[in-house]
Order: sequence, then structure tokens, then C-alpha cells
Amino acid sequence: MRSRTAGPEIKQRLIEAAAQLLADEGPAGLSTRRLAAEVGASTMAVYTHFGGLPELVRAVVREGFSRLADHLAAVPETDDPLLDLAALGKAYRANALDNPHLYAVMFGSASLGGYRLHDEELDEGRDTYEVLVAATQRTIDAGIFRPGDANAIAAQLWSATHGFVMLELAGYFASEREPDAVGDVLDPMHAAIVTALLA
Amino acid sequence: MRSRTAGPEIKQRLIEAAAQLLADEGPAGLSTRRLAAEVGASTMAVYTHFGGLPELVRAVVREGFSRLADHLAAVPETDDPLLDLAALGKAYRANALDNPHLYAVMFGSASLGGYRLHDEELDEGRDTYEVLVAATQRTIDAGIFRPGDANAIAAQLWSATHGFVMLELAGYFASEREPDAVGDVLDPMHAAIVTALLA
DNA sequence: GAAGATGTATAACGCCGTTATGTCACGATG
DNA sequence: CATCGTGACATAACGGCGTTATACATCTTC
Repeated sequence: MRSRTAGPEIKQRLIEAAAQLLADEGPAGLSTRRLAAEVGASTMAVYTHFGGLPELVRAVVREGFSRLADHLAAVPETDDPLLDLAALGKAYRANALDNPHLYAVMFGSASLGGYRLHDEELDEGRDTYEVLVAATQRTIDAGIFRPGDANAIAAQLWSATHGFVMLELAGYFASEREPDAVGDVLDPMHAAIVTALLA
Repeated sequence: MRSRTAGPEIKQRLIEAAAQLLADEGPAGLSTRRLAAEVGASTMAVYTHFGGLPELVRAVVREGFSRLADHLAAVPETDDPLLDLAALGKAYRANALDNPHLYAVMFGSASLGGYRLHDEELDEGRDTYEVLVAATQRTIDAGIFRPGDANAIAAQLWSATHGFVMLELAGYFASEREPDAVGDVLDPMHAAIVTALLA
């Protein structure tokens, strides 16, 4: 067992190299030949281990959701669920800003290598956002939010934050006309949605 | 002047063919060779008239923003600015749902043919959203919203609606757990933001 | 009519994803 | 221990891509 042991690890190395390539050079830099050179193998590695480039990208997306879930799970749970919700939003934005290309692929705005979102990834995304649903439920249980569908409420918060981050990444808030997008747009928007839900 | 007269019109025909191809087959279906076959010319047409595929895509994006601006401008201006704002949101969503691929290219950091958003397109997008700013300003002037920065308020509404539409297009609200995404998510979210701004 | 400019088609270059083919190391089987 | 089958591997090829070089046809201008 010499190069045999490399078997299990080369799959992960391909995923990591793809994520790195995506982060460094964007979607255009990701190719089977480039990946093969990066991990010191032939392009066949992509096909034996994944079946094709789209499947590899799918694995990268799942890795991205996993990373996002870790970021959100790392947000400490305090005795003020409202502050926790705000912290989750900040963590969500920070993660997106740290991995802009991956974020774009995860949410389908980039069509990388014929890749399209599958139910599997959608479930993964939904699972990730269960953290947000849980925090919302806690806020309801604490009597801060009036009783309601935590799922729908979380979807509101997710939509608003997601939309802001997407526009921010696209560059729409980079103008000199918007010196403080977070303070003037994101925070008030979040506060408005939260306020409307108070008991 | 026989095929010469086709000169001025072939540029527009290329843009329209590209938009159609994008709508029909998605980003993967857009190629210089495919376009050339579609309009009955060689691939060189793309280069003589645009300089390359990215520039052609940019023209398509500008067309998309123009189409969006038309949709928004078509929303009638009533004596209730609040209803107008809601109608603008509906028009925005309807336009995105009608042209999902184009919408993704317009707002995504999508990697279509190496295309990246330029300041020019950002300005075009900002111009389009001036319609939303104007409606917001009218609401303030009518004494319905308390005085404030119409730009920042419009950005909130835009972010929220945009985020919802993006997640909807990605398929996150297609689950059986979300039977009425618009009624449970979009409308309450919009109402919350609006309510927080009332005088 | 000659000269330059402009749009075009053809063909080629270097990429790309993917696949067919042959090879070689390994685990299982006798 | 010998054999076989399996699976990962490298190589090479195929078709398609964006792009560019080149040559040709046409229009404009003098």
C-alpha cells in the first residue's frame, strides 16, 4: 500500500483544491486539467472519484454549506435570542464575504461547469438554515416574538439578509452614495422585521 | 448596399438571439458558434460588433436592465404610494420569474463567458432602481413615511425583495413545507419594513 | 479608377470536458 | 503460492469552445 493509501485522501484533496481554486481565481479557474495538475494526478481522477466535474462541484458546494453551518453553529447562544438572531445574520454575511465565489455557486447565481442545484444541495441548504429556525423558535418560546410559524419567520430574515449580501457582493453598495450600507440598510431592515414580530 | 444594410441590424439581432438562447437553454447554451448559426453569420460577427463574448453578454445585461426598468415604469402611479411600493415589488418579482437566467446573469457574479459586472452595468442597475427610490420619496413627501433617506429605505426594500426572489429561483421555497412563500414570507417581510418606516 | 477602411468567412491555435483504451497494483479465491 | 478480477491510473483522442490570423469582398473617399 503505497499509492493505494492515497486513494481515500485524493478525493478530499480534489475538493479542497477545487475550493481553493474557486476562491483564488473564481469559477473560470476551475478545470479538470488544472485540478489534476494541482493534486499531481491526471484528469481521470475527477471521473473515477466523482463521475465528472459537476459532481465534484456539488461536493464543493456541500463543503461550502457545511462550512456555513459551522460558522452559524459557532455563534454563541446567549440569554437574549434577539441578539442571537442578529449575530447569526452577521455570521452569515461574514461567511459570504469570506467566500464570495463559493457563495455564488452555492446559491445558483453562477453556472459553473453545467452545475445546477439538486434537491440534495437544497436540503443541505435548508438544514443549514435550521439553525436560524431554531433561534427563531427560541425567541418565540421566550415570549419575545408572538406565536407564529418559526419557519416562515426565519425565511423572512434569511431572504432579507441574503438579498443584502448578494447586492453587496455584486457591488451595488460600493458607491460613495452608500457610505454605510450595513448601518443604513442591513441593520434597520433586520430591526424592522424583528420589531414587527414582537409579542 | 445589399448585405451592408444588415450591418446595423445584425448587432441587435445578435443581442436578441443571445437573450433568447439564454432564456431557452440557460448560460451553457450561449456560445459564439451557436449565435453565429442562429443569425446566419460567422463567429467573427461577435468580434467585429462587440469585441468578444463578454462584451456581448454585457450588452444583453444592459438590455435586461432596460427591460426591468420598463416593467417597473409600467407600474401605474396611484394616490397611495404604499400600494405603489408593493406593486413595484410584485413587478420586480414577476420580471425575475419571467427571465430567470437573464436575472441570474444580471445580479450574479455569474461566470458567463468570463463576464464580470462593470461599473457601467452597476450604474444601469442603480438607475433602474431609481424608480424605487422615487416611489419611496413620494411616500415620504406624502407624510406616510417619516422623513429619512429615501435611498437607504429603497435599498432595504430592494434587498429584501431581491433576496426572496433569489432564494425562490434557487428552489428553496419549492418545498411542501412552504406552501405559500409569497403570503408567508414576502408579504409579511415587506409589510414589516414598511411599517417600521411609518410616520 | 485607385486607395483605404470595414465587415466577413475560413482556418487555425490552445484550451476545455469527456471518453476509450491499455496498464498496473492490489484483494480475493483456489 | 498462483490466478483472477477489480478498480484506480495515465495516455491519447474527440468534439466543442473562445479567440485570433489571414485573406477576400465590399463600400467609401478622393
